[in-house]
Amino acid sequence: MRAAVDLFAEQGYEAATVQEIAERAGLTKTTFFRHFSDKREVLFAGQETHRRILDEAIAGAPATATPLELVATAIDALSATFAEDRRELAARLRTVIARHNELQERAVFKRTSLASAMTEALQLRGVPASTASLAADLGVRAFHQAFDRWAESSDGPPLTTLTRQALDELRSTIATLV
Amino acid sequence: MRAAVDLFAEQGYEAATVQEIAERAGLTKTTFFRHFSDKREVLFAGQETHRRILDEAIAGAPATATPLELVATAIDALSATFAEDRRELAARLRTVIARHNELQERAVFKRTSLASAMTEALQLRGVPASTASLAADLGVRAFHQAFDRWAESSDGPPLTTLTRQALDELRSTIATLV
DNA sequence: GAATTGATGTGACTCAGTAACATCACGCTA
DNA sequence: TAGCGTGATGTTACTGAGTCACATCAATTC
Repeated sequence: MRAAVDLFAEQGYEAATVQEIAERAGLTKTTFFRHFSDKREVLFAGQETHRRILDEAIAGAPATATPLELVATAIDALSATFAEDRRELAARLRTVIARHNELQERAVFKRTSLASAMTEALQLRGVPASTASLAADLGVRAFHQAFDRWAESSDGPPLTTLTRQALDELRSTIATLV
Repeated sequence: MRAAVDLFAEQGYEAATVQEIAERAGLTKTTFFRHFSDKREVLFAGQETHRRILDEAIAGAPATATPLELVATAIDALSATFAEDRRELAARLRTVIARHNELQERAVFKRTSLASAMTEALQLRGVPASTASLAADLGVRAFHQAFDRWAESSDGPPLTTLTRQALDELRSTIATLV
């Protein structure tokens, strides 16, 4: 993955071939595709882990929690897995993705998948489908916003702080909307 | 596009080659790619038109409109462009997309693009960025939900009715969330 | 020390997507 | 009417993503 981010940053996404990426990592094209289902996926691996974290956090939350509290717990748990030493890589990743439509497409899709996962988990906790889906979307949106801010500056507050902030902001924005 | 939908429905998305699609339409592969930037795009063309409709509706709404009213106007205008005779094709399209991840990915991306377009248009009307983005998302979500219902049954209410319903439902769901 | 297993390499293949050049149908003008 | 330009299409050849069958190799196990 580091090889890919570097090459994409140097030459652009299209110009870098899978073979080059694999070679820089000391492997071959075939092995690359054994680990990543396609060229873009190398930047987005680990999705199943995120899904599981969200799932478990929601399943394990206190019975009295409201939907938004469940969501807050979930993205809190997810944020906690991003240690400070991943910040720089995250920033480079963000830059590369921002430059290429195909990568943004995958990024958006991954976000949607996370939202679906949360929606399901919320429904298992008895939250009605429409509420669950909206709450999940808000959560993913908050996380994404916070993640961006986190990656942007190398010495700002930790991700968990930003995530909670973002969710609070969203909550108050919503209030002005209705 | 009809050739593509048919072939995808018959053989699945991966199994149908671009050459086959083009041939069924009485053309060649090269010509296909002159009209659609890639294989998936054949199912999603017309996006720029939708974008323009949303833009114009928002720009042309009365000065007193609230953000959600602006959004309602926009998706109303968009819905009005879907005549009843497109219902059946829409339904087949939906089925094909539902069966293939790659197509869902593109679909999600297109939805996000529409949301961005609306967000920009709302900001031009003075709506603050965070509010605009949330409102736009709600609009796209309402439209998508309505579109699904519309395509599902061949003799239900027209799309515009469903769109307005969906947006109303969303609004009340939000209220329960805060 | 042979057998098993999992990860990797090799080579050949299909198909998406690009590019250069040729052709054809058309409307316009001399 | 002949000739010209233009836009859409066809032809051919190419690159690179992604798949597949088969070979290799190292570590583990019995």
